[in-house]
Amino acid sequence: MTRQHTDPLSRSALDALSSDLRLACMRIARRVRYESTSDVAPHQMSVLSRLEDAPRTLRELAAIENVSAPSMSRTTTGLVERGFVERTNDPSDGRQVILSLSADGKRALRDARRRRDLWMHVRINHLDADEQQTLARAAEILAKVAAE
Amino acid sequence: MTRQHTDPLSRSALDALSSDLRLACMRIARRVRYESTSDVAPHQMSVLSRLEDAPRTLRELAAIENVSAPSMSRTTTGLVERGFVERTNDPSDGRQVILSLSADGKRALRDARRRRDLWMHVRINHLDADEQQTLARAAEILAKVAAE
DNA sequence: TATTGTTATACTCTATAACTATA
DNA sequence: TATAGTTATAGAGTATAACAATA
Repeated sequence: MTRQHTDPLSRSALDALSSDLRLACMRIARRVRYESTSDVAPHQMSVLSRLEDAPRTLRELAAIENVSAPSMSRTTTGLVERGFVERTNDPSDGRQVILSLSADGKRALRDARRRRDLWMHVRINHLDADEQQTLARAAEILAKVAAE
Repeated sequence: MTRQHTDPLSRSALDALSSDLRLACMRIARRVRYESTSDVAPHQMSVLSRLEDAPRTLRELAAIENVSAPSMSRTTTGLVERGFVERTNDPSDGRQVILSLSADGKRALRDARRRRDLWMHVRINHLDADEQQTLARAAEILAKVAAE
């Protein structure tokens, strides 16, 4: 790919881009959430994905998710009852509880992601090759922006 | 700008792009929502932006927002009490109520958007010109995707 | 005494069912 | 009788305060 000189965006173009891009991302997020409904609620899904990285104690989960300990207690109780999360006692500290993802939990997580990705896949499939290439480059930049 | 031939994305590249782009949009949406907090709750903001286009009856708003009439009644009552929305009787049908955006409502909407756009603006400002140009093209495509 | 997690209680947003007023 | 909107009541999810068990 030949690299060409690109002029920086004007102040007003930057304003418009911020607004347009922000709106598009929020609309897409809303539609993905709305149209790929799951029997696992969003806050439950979020906990499952946190447990995917590593088992956690309740306090850790509450802190990561910016939620109170009682709320997280309720959320994880529900997930344990549904078999998506396993609760084991910490052998080294009797106060703590280790929460981890069960096989069913991993499956639920994978299925939910598949449904969400499908929504986007269908729409990207309808774009032409140029547009797809632009989005491929944009996806990297947006990932950087989101992680910042 | 010279237009070049671009190859279509492979099946696996499309899969990865769907997933990456979906995730990036959802993360950005979450961070914008989380970091540009407002005293107007999200469901209230949403109603304000609906009323920006045109005044609406309660049933219309409920249908547009996919919410029950009693829920919308509560939401709009709150907005009327805060002076963001005006409630007038429909002269031609005594059962109906016309809800419209007040000057304060318009201001609240504008301020909230400004805060949200600012989040994105700061981040886009840090990108180089090439990346900005790519996002400018991507924004159009994403808007199309979101509207589809 | 400090910390982990749960229970008690309350507030918000959601819903459905019952009600009032108007067509 | 049907429709627009409100009120009554209940179900999630959130929070803070009070509690039990453990360190």
